Amino acid sequence: MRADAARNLDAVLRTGARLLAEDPSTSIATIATEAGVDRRTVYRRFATREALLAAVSETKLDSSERVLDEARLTEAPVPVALHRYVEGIIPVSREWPVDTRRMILDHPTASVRREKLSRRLDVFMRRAADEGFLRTDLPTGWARAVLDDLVDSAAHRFPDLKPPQAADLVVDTLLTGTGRR
Amino acid sequence: MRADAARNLDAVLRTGARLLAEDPSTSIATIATEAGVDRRTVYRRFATREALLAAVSETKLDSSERVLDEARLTEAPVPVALHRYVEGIIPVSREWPVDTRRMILDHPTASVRREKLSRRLDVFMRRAADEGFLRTDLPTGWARAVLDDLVDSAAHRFPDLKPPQAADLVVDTLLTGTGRR
DNA sequence: AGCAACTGTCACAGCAACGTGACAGTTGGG
DNA sequence: CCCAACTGTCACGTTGCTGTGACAGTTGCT
Repeated sequence: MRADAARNLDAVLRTGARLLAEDPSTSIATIATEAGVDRRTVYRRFATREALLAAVSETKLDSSERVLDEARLTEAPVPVALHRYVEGIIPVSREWPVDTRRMILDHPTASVRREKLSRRLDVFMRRAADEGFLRTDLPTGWARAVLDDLVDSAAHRFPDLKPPQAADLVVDTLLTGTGRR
Repeated sequence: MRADAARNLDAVLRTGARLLAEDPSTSIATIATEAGVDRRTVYRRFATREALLAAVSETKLDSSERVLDEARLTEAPVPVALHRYVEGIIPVSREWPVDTRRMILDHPTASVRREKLSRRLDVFMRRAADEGFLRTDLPTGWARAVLDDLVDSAAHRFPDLKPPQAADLVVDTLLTGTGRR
């Protein structure tokens, strides 16, 4: 692929992610224009609208997978892995603000990838519980749900927080809450 | 308004809220069919698609307002008001799962109502902080964001939790987190 | 410099949803 | 029971988005 083509492709994917996050029904034409590219160029790369959505999702999944790998969720000590995961996933969530769940409802391979990532986090949270870092009197999956929420809030409702500070905040809140003791 | 008309209107609003939450671009025809009503009937009540979205939002705002009133956020003791708010807002969030923020982006009056509700909660959270129930070393608005997230998760990711139990869980998590101490 | 890759543009057909008009038929409530 | 309110249906024009064909022009790369 030629350099300019790669640049355009990247612009389309990023712009698409941004606009589709704001409005999931954004037209291809709008995305193309905003990306500084003709509508036709998008269609040359992506046969259909679905293909574009899938490509955006897959790109986000690529980044997410890398973060999970580098966090070493199964080997590193729980607090270290947790902190590293959050610090890594927050920029990903900001660069690719789309909800991959809705985006690829009927796209088998991408959905499977998404599921696998989710499972890895579930396993990690179970390990955290087993090793005594989490309360055991809460519903299964609750801590995981809270983690997802905190990451999302830190990423998008507090866009000025740098990833390391955001990670501190998320981990601290997850473990000890926001109440004064 | 005749009784059957009221029933139909209610069905359209509720069905609309449900389908639009799943897919914000659901067509009027789909909503009508699913509500057991002809497409034309919807158009008789709502001049435009926007009007329907606005009506759904306003209905949700009505319920939310009632919950805020009954929680007595400015008078009742903080823990009582907080618990009562969460217990009341969870059924509302389940019955009207739409995101009013996205739904009424350019609808002045509804947006203003939404803002006012949000402010009331902000004020309450500030009181909670002033009275020593919340940590003061966290970014402004963080506890509020966490509260919103927890309510949302309890309402939709744990649909089997009864409102009182959900409220216990949310308040407990908000104040003391999910970590073992 | 020159080839291959890439892009912009005019044009077109198809489709799905929106919103409206008119009218006959049904249903609720006094 | 009967009027008024309400609904379903056939039909229609409009709009905006999707996806494609062909072709001339530009740009990266060797």
